[in-house]
Amino acid sequence: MAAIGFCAHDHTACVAEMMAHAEAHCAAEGLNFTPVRQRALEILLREHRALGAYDLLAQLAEDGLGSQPPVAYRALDFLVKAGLAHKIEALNAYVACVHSGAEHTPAFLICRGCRAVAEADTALTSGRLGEAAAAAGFHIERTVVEAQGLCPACQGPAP
Amino acid sequence: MAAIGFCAHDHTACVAEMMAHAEAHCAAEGLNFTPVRQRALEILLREHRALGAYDLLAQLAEDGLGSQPPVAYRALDFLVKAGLAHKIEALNAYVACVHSGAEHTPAFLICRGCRAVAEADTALTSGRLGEAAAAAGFHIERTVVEAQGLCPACQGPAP
DNA sequence: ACAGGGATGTTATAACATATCAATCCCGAA
DNA sequence: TTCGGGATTGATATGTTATAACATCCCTGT
Ligand SMILES: [Zn+2]
Ligand SMILES: [Zn+2]
Ligand SMILES: [Zn+2]
Ligand SMILES: [Zn+2]
Repeated sequence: MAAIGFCAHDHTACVAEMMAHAEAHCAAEGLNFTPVRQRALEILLREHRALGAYDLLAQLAEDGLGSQPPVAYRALDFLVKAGLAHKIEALNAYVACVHSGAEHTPAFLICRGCRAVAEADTALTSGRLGEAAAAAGFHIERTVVEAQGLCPACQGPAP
Repeated sequence: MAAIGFCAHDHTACVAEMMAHAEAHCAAEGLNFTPVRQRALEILLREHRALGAYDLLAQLAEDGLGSQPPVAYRALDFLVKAGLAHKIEALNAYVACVHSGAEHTPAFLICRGCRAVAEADTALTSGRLGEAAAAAGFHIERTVVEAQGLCPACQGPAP
């Protein structure tokens, strides 16, 4: 399981690889991976952290790529629908996906200190909850699994 | 597992019982279960549905119990901290707890049709995710597990 | 009476998100 | 070429959710 975001890694390569995957994915799906959308994904990828829509917007604005909220929300909407990013409901914030467009139902470990986000998969978790849902006749379409706490880096310094 | 909220039940008794439990719980814990807080819980209990803070506020206002946002948020804050209600992060809304103050980590089944909410327990789910967290050195403090979909009642009528 | 704490009243504002319409661009059909 | 439709972006305004800050009230112990 990937604890990317908490582990040190060659992040420049990490970003480049993710961007390449994203580009390929969009090409394959016939999606229009425009400059604003590319930049938005780059910004999210740059940090393995949850970014608010307005944080993203501020960074886009620095590049002259829009300054009104809809710009950010439209880009995020595209990325989320394309499976290139996820919304962290508990923070009303967004994070780049580390599984490059593959179909999956993510689970997150979210640090309340630095907002770093690690993405795992919920197959089993969702199966568990799935039993309960089936018993109730409930049809699950989407699951949100978010664990909040402290990452290794934030456990030492700040008590 | 309780699929209360999706099953028919004697709801008047259900509310009365929950209110009694809440009162007892607050008394035992030395918590100040004031009229506004009682009314807020009653309003949440009346429906086994997620209510927005401003929906709650509107209903409180009808009873002359406050008309500014902080009134609702303070009541909700109290109820959540006391374990008498939960926040549904995926909806930015709130629901009464059906486990009357007992220590627990809830998981929810949320209908996108009628916003009905069923509350289950997540012990195993959390254990699963717990392994991943442990492997990453992540310390979990709180988990959000929310499955969205359609409840039995909303599956028939609306295709 | 007085101080301190908890609860509430009130005003203002921050933070997150969407509706709506105009302008632009691209591409294929006529 | 010219036209029209679809997708994207620009811009304005507004809606929704949440909190900061400070005043007031009430109770309680000294
Ligand atoms: Zn990286
Ligand atoms: Zn951290
Ligand atoms: Zn009931
Ligand atoms: Zn329903």
